[in-house]
Formats: sequence, C-alpha cells, structure tokens
Amino acid sequence: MSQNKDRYSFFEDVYAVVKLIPKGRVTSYGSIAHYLGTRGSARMVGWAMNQAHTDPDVPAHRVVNRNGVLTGKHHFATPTTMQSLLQQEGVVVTEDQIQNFDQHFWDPSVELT
DNA sequence: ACACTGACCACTG
DNA sequence: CCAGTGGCCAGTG
Repeated sequence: MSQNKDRYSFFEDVYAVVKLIPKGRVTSYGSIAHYLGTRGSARMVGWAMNQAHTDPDVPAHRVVNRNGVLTGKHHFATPTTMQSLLQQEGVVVTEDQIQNFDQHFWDPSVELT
C-alpha cells in the first residue's frame, strides 16, 4: 500500500532472499533477518511476507519459523495452501510441522555466504 | 502525532 | 529447566 514513494527497505532484501530459496528448501524468518544483520527484525520479515502476498515471485510458503512450523499458513489463500505447496516440492509436512527440517533448512548466510 | 500491533528470535531471571 | 521481557521496522487505528 502506501504511495509509490521510495519506501524501499529491507522488505526488498527479504523478497530477494526468499526468491533465492531453492525449490524443496525452507528457511526461517530469523535466519533471513540475521542474514540482513538484524535479528530483531524477524517479526518484520513475517510482516514483509504479508506484503509479499502482492509479489507472486516470493515463495512465502518456503519461509517458516525457527521451529520448522508453518506459522503463517493461516495467512495464505487457504490454511492448506502452504503445506500443499511444500509437499509439492518434496517437503514432508505433518501437523504443520516440517519433518527433517534440518535437511530442508536453507540458511542464506551459509548458502549465499 | 502517539500508541499498539504483527507470519519472530534470543537473552536474562 | 521454564517463564518473561526486550528488540527491531513498518503500518494502521
């Protein structure tokens, strides 16, 4: 929303990182925030996802909390959209919990170095 | 212009 | 070990 002002901020960075998440991989809000250098902004990362809803190129379904739980699934078109998308990419999700989360975990500060 | 909220994470007691 | 609070940025009431 807002006007078309140059309100670019770490939202842009968040989008960029999320877009770089490989298929079948997932990451956490905190990891992205930490990669950007701001641990506290983890909340904002989630809020960024809300805005990301306007950007189809941002696979928000690949972003979960540090626990590997689909916290934001309720924000998708349907509560099952997130899980379905993840399963389509080969990620096993049970009870909103990603199985073998450590195997699917994709850390930008490590993968992007 | 002020205050509160929000898909979180980590530290301190 | 469990519980509580702080911190960060932006948007909305």
